[in-house]
Amino acid sequence: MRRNEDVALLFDHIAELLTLKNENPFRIRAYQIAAQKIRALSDDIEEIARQGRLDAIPGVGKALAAKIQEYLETGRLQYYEKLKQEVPITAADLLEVPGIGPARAHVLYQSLGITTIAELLEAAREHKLRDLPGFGPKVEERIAREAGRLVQRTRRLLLGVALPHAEEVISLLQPHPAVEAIAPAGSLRRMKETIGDIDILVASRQPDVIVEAFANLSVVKEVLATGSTRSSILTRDGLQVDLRIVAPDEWGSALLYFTGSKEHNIALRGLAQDQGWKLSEYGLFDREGRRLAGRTEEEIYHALGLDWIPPELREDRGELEAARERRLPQLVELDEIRADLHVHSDWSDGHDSPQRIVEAAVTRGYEYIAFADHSQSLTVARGLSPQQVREQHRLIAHLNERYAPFRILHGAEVNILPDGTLDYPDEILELFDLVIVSVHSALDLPRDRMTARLLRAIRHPAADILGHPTGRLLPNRPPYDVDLEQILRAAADYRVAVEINGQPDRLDLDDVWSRRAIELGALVSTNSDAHAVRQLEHMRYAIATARRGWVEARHVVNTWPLGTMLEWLERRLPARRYRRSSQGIRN
DNA sequence: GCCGTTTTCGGCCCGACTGTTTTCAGTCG
Repeated sequence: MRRNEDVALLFDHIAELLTLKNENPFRIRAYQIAAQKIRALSDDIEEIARQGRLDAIPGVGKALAAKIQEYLETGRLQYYEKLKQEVPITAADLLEVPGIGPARAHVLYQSLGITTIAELLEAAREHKLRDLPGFGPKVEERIAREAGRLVQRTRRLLLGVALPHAEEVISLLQPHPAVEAIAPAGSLRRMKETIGDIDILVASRQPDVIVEAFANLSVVKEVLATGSTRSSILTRDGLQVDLRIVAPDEWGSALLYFTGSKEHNIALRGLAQDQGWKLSEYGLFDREGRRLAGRTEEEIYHALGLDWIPPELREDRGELEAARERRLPQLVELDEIRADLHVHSDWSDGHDSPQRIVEAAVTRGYEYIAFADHSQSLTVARGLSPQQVREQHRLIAHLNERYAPFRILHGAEVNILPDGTLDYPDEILELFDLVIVSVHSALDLPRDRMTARLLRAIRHPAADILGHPTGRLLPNRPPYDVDLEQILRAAADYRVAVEINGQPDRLDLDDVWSRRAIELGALVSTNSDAHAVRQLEHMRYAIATARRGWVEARHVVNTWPLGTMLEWLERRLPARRYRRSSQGIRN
């Protein structure tokens, strides 16, 4: 799996360099499409190359197949090396500046030798741009402004930050009598892990009234821009929200269009085109210009011979083919979740008492829960000593009497030590009903040692769930170096579930690896990793990530009824079965 | 550079907007 991403990245870079050379845009697109298709492959590209089937990959023809072959065999690509000498790869940054596309970037590099945003900013301020072909005073001014903003750019928002804000704005605007429909759009509706802009779409016959109402919402700090059917505001929390208003008749086509992804839309338009039809944000039209669909998304998908595709899947990663063949996944839903298996209490680094957490879990409609406080070596998080574990065990038995039939499982988030052993002796590990094994230290081990470390932990008979399997923290801490493919295979073999952790800065596994996990037959567990009652809410982000990974309820252990869960927990530790009968728990 | 019940050339997603132009190219979403 690892080289797939290398090849995809190589093609993305080639596309950027060709863009800067102002090459044929369709040739550039060919590289971009190939990169995307290679990313979406579930098979190892090296294996495909060995079988001589590279040109069977959609978007890869003879020329690209040869380039992939050369790159895989030699680790280099002559064509790319040559391109890099013609145009420095840093110049690709210029394309990020709004107002600069292929043509202007090319002119900037060719005539002024500009290759960085800093150089661009300087040149704009010295008025060196206005006389270039295709530029003028207005463009120069805009570039200076946008480049300046980019230099001190605010990062993309985490889904867990953007979504609550969007929902607040929507809840304020929704009751307005002129609003006929309202929904988030863009990457937010697709539930991507990070969001560029918060986009909200409204259907209304009175756009001017909506624009006015939007500007006067209580959360608005500043109106940034306004027009007849659109408006941008800055909220008191400093987030930008863009609103667009469309006619109710065009709601479906507009929602489809503004939800994206761009790649999904392009593919969809291709399907329309195959019929001689035309799809735009205004609707689906036949060759005489008659409107075939547009009021709802369902109408449009159906007219194109497709099942309606949930927004989380709209990335052109095979969802269109699946929709045509009526084999879209039945994506897991939040209300199918019966338990949260990863919750911290104030015994370790959580903020709330076990009682409060249990009551909140009952309120959320869960049937059971597992506490997963930290283990002894994680002193910064007040990890529990063996003595405390025994005390907690007694407390949980007591809570189970009090809250029956709600069931509290005594779990733990046990550190995987650098050598792959677990952070408690076996007699303590056997006390737990459920054990999450996680890495919290020595994150920079070399790949082979990190892989061996995780494999050893998975093989331990007490291990039930591999917690946040890659250790990444958005946006700054990358995943640790590990052969995840091998880890997921082992997890499938030992029936250890891999976690989809719902903390907004983790979402770990991510969508792509979640999909790979279920392809390999692994079970997953969606968890909040809550450190306070309020954060039980993070389950929704775990579910969103799972859905983006094509995960169905049958893959998710915490959709299971308690009885099934207990059977699974007993699979390698019969001691747990003994405990179930001694506590008089029935299914 | 890819692709093909409009197959080996001539297409390749669509429409709006802006500013630079003198009829339209470039950019964006």
